Amino acid sequence: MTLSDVAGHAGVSVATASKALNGRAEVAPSTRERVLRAAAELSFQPNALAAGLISGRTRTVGLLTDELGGRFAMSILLGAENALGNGQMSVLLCDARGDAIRRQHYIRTLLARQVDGFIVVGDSNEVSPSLTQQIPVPVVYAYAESTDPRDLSIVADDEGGARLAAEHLVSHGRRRIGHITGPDSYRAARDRAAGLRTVLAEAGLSPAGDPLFGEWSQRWGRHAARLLLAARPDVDAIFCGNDQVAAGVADTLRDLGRRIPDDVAIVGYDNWEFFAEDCRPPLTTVDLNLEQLGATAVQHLIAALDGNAGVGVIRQQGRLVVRESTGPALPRR
Amino acid sequence: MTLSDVAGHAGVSVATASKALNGRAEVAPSTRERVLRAAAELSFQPNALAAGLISGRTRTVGLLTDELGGRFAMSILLGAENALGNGQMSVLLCDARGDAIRRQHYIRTLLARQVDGFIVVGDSNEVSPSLTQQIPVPVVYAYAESTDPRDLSIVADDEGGARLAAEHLVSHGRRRIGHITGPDSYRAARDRAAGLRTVLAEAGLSPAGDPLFGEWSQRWGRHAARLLLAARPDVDAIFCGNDQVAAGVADTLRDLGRRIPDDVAIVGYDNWEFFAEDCRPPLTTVDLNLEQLGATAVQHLIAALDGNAGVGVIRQQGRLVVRESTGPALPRR
DNA sequence: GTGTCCCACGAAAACGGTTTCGGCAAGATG
DNA sequence: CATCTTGCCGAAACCGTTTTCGTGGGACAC
Repeated sequence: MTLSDVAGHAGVSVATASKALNGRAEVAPSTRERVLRAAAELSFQPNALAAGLISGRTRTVGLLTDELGGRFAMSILLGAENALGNGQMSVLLCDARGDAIRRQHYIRTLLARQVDGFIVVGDSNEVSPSLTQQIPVPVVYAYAESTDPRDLSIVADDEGGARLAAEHLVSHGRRRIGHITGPDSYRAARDRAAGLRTVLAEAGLSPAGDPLFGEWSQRWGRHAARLLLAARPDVDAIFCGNDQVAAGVADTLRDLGRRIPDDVAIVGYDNWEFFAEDCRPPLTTVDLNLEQLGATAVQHLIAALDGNAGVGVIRQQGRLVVRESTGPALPRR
Repeated sequence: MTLSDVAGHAGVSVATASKALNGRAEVAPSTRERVLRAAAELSFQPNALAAGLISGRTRTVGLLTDELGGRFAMSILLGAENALGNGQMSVLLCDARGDAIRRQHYIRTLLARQVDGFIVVGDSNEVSPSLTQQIPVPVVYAYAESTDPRDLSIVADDEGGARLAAEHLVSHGRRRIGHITGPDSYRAARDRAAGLRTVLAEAGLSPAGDPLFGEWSQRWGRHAARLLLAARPDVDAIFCGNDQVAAGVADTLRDLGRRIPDDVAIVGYDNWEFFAEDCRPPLTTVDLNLEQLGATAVQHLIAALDGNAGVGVIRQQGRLVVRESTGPALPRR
């Protein structure tokens, strides 16, 4: 099932067969047709390896992740895989599991396989060490920001997403807005808090208490909601750092007899549909657009392969998904 | 950075360099050392493509999935990727998204890339059409059962997992056990119901009502729990078809003032930790061992590559994870 | 009829490795 | 000293494809 078989079957040389199959101009239409027919009859599979070996492009990229099992890598991978497939490229997947030795090993492996480029997927939108010096092919960082500003990083715009959420609450007449979120060791938590703060300042509102930093769990949401309600019983909206926290907050509000959204509106973050849609009531939340982020990373990688490498940090915008937990706008009082 | 560079630098022929780097016997230790040193100095990366091209093994397998975004594919992928990495192999990832045309396209692509074998990952442990005729290399089906009994399929043992759960409840003194689960169009739902039925029959118990088939959601769990409690107020345990349903059931029980596990014990299924651990109380549940399933698939694929192809259906056992929702054994009455 | 041009095609080189095979030298054996 | 064995090494073939370049012939103009 090699090219010479096809050539023999079609009565031409391998050179001609190669040109015919690759759509090059210097071959007569009748001959081309004969070759194509022969290839079809023999169900010939061109050997992409040899092709890549010669032309230098394997049409393969390595995707290096730290925590594939996490919540976010999956969606990015999905978007990237799709975008690559559309560009007739394939993805070699490697999960370093946060282990530097594994990462080194995988970088070597992927380079040995002659990948055309790398996508390094982070797990928390944080700053992460640049690997570019060790890698002689283009690299794009996704959901992570490389320490080296000469690298290209695509990150989620947490601050912008938080502004979407906050503006939604403010425009719906909420005035006393609390914030319950994850650990302040996470940049995502800090950025989201900052986005909220900015919007409140612009609207001339003061936040209902300091942001409550804790952990990214339903349990913390339940606990923190009690704290917040005790300190600020008049709170009329809670912006939560993610959907799990929001689900916990909703639990507590229900337990304490507050109606959602009538008394208190809730906004989550991440649009993790299992939580957001199944929450009581379904959560208004911010979608990170991670699939799009993966696709964007691929686009820029392909551009880099063509010699148009980008530089700096690109922020992928989020998208507000409105469900019932914020309800209609309150009447002006 | 090619082999001839290394050879030149070491003052030997490419042939000798090749043998030295590949650890073949017919090269003097001193020469080998010289070559290795040269390779290190030039930081030579052997070109795995050319190697594969010649020896016929690319040490790459294609992983074809239908629904990568789903709950289950991820874990299987994780286990498979890890097992392949340990065997110095890499995985090319393709997500057909349930589209037959995409699937065909990806099969062609993967074959063109000369993968050594395929792992076809299903999304629901169901029977799924055999692709083996179109694929001239070994294929293993994971979390799906091929229609062709001559293929090798690795599936989750849903009936066995349900037995684990049911035996746990029975041995803890529960006697009136209800079942709320997903659509009966899912084999997983039917198998799990069957496992429960078997155990109850063996223990001489009759089920608390017919299994309630619905959907795999928290919402359905909440609704069905009301139905079940209305029909069988004396129920003392509910085995749920998955953890989302269980979380919904727990919601309703709490709303109706039943204590978990004192009045009613709950067992879930899937060990989806976000739900199971964050539930009130944390859920006893059955872990599908999907990572192990992925690893098992890889093992069998590697065996098939060595000419020891297996046949038939292998059931991957589940594992009971005991948390608080089933509590200690009830005192005998 | 002759000269020119262009087009289709094929021979051959290249790519980066592995593998086969032959040769050479050193040591063992008679 | 002659012969045989053994161990190392390199020349060359090979893999399947692309690409370059040369060639032959047909078409067209004059």
